Amino acid sequence: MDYNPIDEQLIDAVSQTFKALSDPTRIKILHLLFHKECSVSEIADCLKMNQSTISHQLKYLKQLRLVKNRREKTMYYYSPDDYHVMNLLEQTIEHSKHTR
Amino acid sequence: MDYNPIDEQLIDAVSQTFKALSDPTRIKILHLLFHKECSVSEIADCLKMNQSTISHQLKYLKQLRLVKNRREKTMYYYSPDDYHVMNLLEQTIEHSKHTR
DNA sequence: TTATAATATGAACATATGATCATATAGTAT
DNA sequence: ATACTATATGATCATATGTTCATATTATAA
Repeated sequence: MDYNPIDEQLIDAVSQTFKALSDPTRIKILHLLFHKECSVSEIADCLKMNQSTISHQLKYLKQLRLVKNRREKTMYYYSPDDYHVMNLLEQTIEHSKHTR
Repeated sequence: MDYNPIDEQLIDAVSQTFKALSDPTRIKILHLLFHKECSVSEIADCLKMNQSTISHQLKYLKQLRLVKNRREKTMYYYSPDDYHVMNLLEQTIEHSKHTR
């Protein structure tokens, strides 16, 4: 396999994906959603963080299409929407567990 | 598989790894080293960036043990030092290629 | 020793980022 | 219509981040 001077757009896409996974709060949210669809307040309760903080991060994740939501009455239920990225995250979590 | 309220240290380790891969310059450096061991000035030339910028980022990567170096005369040759992280990167690059 | 080459480092700066506060929005129930 | 509940949003602020400039360091060659 040879070195391929890499496309700038490709680099940006890759870095964007990793950046999404580089923040502790976003990791916690995604990891939680990996196990269970949750409303915003459920996430906030579970992680013991502000509703606003969670909401901002969910918006960020939704813009990148890493999560999706559905409405039920006044609640929004969020769940993962990118299989590959969730795989990347869970794979890395498992690896880190066994590395330390 | 149940939800496991996740260890804070583990989260930090995971986010640290992803953060390392979230910067375009670091991605370019690692991807280049994946194909070929390089000196600092070779990297700078190849990426058309300042020697100082490259040096700073190499220091960052070395602290995380993602790269290692060896000296030859006045030159330092860098190469990857973390198989798992390089795998993560190349896997994601390939995936992004086929996704867009 | 002196000059040169390659790399490392520290300070400074502009920009990006994440959390918080206050408030807006929208749906539901009374 | 009014009150209530859940969520979204905008502004602000402190901190983190990446690059650049200037300079230091270290080894080599003359």
